[in-house]
Amino acid sequence: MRGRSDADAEVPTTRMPAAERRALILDAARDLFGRRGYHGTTTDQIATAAGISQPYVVRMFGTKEALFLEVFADTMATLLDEWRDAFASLSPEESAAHVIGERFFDLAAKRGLHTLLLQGFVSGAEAAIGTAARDGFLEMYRFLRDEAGLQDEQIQGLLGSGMIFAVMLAIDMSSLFDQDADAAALLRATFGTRCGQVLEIVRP
Amino acid sequence: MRGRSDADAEVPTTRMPAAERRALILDAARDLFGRRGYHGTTTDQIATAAGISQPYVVRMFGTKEALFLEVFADTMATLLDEWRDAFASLSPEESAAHVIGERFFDLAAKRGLHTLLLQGFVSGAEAAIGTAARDGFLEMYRFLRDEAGLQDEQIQGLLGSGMIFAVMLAIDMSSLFDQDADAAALLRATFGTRCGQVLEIVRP
DNA sequence: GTCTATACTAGGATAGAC
DNA sequence: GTCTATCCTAGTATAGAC
Repeated sequence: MRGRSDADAEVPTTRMPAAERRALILDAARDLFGRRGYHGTTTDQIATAAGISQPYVVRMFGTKEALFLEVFADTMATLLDEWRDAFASLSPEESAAHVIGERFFDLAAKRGLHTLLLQGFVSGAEAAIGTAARDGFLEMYRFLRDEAGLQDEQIQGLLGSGMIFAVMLAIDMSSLFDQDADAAALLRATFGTRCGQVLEIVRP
Repeated sequence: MRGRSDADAEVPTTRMPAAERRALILDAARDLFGRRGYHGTTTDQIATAAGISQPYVVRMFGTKEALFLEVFADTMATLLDEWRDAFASLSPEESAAHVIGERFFDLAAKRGLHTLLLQGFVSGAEAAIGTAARDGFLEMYRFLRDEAGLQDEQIQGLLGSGMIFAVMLAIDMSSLFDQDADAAALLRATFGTRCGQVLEIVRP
């Protein structure tokens, strides 16, 4: 036993380096913004999730909007990194479109990624977010077209199933999986062979 | 000339039958909710757009949520009606999937339809909206599968391009059409042969 | 690095008049 | 059928202490 009582062990408010705290906030923010959207999420919810006080969140990022923009940029960067990685480690007998699509689904493990991007897209009415959303979408498009060398049809297919995937997560269709046969069929069609895995990740 | 001064002509606050006013509010709400989302839209903005006072909006629908739910149900019903109509008037040499897809794009004329539905989908964290969103999505799926007799692949294709379409509207990608060649290419790929038409509708 | 206290505004909803 | 006045809560942001 050291000098402090063991109650200290789980005291939530621990001091930590700014960078680490920042990452914690960004994580919480991605999850919450992803679920409730930009306007539907409060800085206080994020603060609580990150284990700090509301003013400190604002202090670190300036404004809620700035925080959202950082989360969005961050998340888009993660997606593109993953895609680049998937494409780079492509074996000759695999199709680029397929591998990129699979990697997109795998990212369900990164909670909130898909829905956060979607929330960014539908918050385009906020001027700054709109700009980021258009830029981000164009980045995805350019990657698929120029770096991965896909045809427009493949791109549409990829983006399309990605969007459906994100919407399924956003509306929590998985919650109906074993109560509604149509929902199950739809989920199987959307998630494909990955259905089992995705359900496990999504329904804790 | 009748008894009243001609200034009356454009007085915004005219008495009108409840049903008519209701329709006016629903229209304004669809447009605004579609652009700014459920949380991002105020009952006051809707009231102003509909030419009445904020309390009266609440009076008519009870709560903002009830209003949103009504708009969502309404909009989903419109879509399904249009799809049924398109499918019913299908000529033998046309593909059902194609005609249904085209009808979906044509609905751009009904301002806010696509984005409103999308906003409903991403607001699934609100319990009541989530339920409506899942139900609505399943209705679409059942129509396409059971009534229109489409295969899962066709359904995914249709829903996918529909989602991309909606996202393009939500992020206002059209605003970059003649400033950014990539944006233009992306829009052409998304809107297909309808590109010109859609742009005219979307950019006033 | 992080908190408490607090200022201030926005926004949904209610009461009651006309 | 529609308004004005108003209540009340929630939520972002700031000031300043520790």
